[in-house]
Amino acid sequence: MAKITMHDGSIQEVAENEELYLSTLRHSCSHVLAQAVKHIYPNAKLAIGPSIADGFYYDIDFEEPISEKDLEGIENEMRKIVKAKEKIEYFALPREEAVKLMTDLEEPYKVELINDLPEGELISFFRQGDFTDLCAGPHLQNTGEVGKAFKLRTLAGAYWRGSEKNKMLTRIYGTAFLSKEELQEYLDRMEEAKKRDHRKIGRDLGLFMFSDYGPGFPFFLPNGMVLRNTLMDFWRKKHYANGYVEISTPVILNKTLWETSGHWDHYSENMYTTKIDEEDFCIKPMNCPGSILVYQSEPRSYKDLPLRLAECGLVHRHEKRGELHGLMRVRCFTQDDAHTYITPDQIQEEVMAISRLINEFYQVFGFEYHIELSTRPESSMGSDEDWERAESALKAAIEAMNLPYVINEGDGAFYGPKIDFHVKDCIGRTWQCGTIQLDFQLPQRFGLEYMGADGEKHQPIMIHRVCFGSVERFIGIITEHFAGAFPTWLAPVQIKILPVSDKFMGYAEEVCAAIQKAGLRVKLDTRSEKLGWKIREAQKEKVPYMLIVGEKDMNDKTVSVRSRANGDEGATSLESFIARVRDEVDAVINA
RNA sequence: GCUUCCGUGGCUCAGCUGGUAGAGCAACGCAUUCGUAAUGCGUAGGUCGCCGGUUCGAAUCCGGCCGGGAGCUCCA
Repeated sequence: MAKITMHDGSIQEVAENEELYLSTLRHSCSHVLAQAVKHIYPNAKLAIGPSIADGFYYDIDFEEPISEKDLEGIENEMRKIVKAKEKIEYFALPREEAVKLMTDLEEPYKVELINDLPEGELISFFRQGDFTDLCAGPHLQNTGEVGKAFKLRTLAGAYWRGSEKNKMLTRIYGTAFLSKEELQEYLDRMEEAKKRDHRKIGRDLGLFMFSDYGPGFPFFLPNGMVLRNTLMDFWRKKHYANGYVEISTPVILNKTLWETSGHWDHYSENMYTTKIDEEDFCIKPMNCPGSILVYQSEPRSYKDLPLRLAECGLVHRHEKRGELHGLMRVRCFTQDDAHTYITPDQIQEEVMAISRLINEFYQVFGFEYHIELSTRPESSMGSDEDWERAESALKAAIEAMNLPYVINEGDGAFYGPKIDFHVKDCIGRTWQCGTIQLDFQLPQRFGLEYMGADGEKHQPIMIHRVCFGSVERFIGIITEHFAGAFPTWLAPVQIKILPVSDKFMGYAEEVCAAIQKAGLRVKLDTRSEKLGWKIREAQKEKVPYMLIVGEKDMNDKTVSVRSRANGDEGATSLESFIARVRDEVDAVINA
């Protein structure tokens, strides 16, 4: 057991394997960091330094810019402080004295923090040697307990109190563990994540590229296109089977449409515009107005509802340069969108049907996921009653399905509340993909209506929803999830034929033709390389199956299978191999 | 957009304090005809992101722009 000092100065015993102990260690580490910084840069102004998921950081306002090279010096100073085993002491002061202390120490950010703390309570501080910091703890008993397994990792900018309007401070990130082994394990994991980076795999496997002529605008290469089309074929099949019809609407439409929809008021900063014959047009950032025009193209009856209009539409959004990131954040992407038009009493059933469809999608990729419900944001349109109605309808649907969820207050779209689906990839990161958004506003703005059974006109409710979210981003996510080793049904090349030598090229060609005829994606390695080399390359290309054909195979009319997963599997007849792979693929796409 | 770092042949990188560029892999050619993760030899390939400045001279120093990375903010 180890001792830690809590917010009120009390001492608590915790086991060293407890989460609380590790986070306390990291927190104390951030103070050692701050102390080291003050030793080297006495005029640096401290902001805040919490512990985080995998380490700690401290936001500091430096007079002179510092660079990553300076981290080494700071880290050395930290090690001195740890070695000194300074006692970490708790004390608390009334507000006025707390403000005076931090004013005397010339820490303006700390003064601001104190002034924002609730009235009446004593303000807690921790002191270690020559360093005193405003802090809620908890902390270790002395700086020696921080140990040796910490490392400063990187330098970054961060806004004071997280607001773009405030000054940017320098954030120093570090990570700390209980043992050097765990630290090394962590660093290795980081290295592994880097290897999975979809930008690297995308280039290595020829999936996609970017050009300086269009930052943030992705190009799909032949292999990436196979992946993408396979994904979309699957998507279409599922949607057609679930009562969706598909439409396609223009990328450029008159600005007045976007004024009616409200996008111009709420979203124009992100919209690309163009002039045609002196009139203003917008490049669509969303598909909904187009869908609405299709809805309006003919009179609708309650018998037509739910009307499910799907559109894999290419949208363009002007994202700020620094926000671009491979396929994960781009300036033009395809939403696997659908807008369903329903009567008010169909909300729950339709939301549940969509949730089931989304669930089906994620299971295919082996994604776990969780749900978040987002409520009315500050900048939004519509009446309180409509929002109230929409939010409770979504809640009712989630609860009826018994799905656990968390609520994000004020995180909804400007036209309505939403449910977001966050998938978890195989190294534990989560990504928002699917979303279901209820919308009373657009039907009202566009005056949508349907003829009810009562012979009266009624206003439909609109649901915006996606399964993949952005097709581009989803491809990025699955690329990292599978580390480029896509399951057979998705792999750009499913089978690669490797002749042992040129002498067997004729037979290899026969095998290749037969596989192609069976509708599988096959490639023949025609180079005069040694077998080991061909295998090495095919393995690097992450091809699920390699077929080695040599003299034995030619004589026996067999193929020698080497799978990505199991290695050498021995010889088998061509027919049975084809049947096996066909079954494997069909199991997914015909499910 | 903000902070910071970076930009050398297709890829990964070397090039110290300024004297007009190198390596490995890939590519191409020749030889090799090979049974489960690297056969040998050879050839070609770069106005060192772009523009301007300092200098007798710049990949190297300075400024601007473009592009990229890590964060922040924003977000699918």
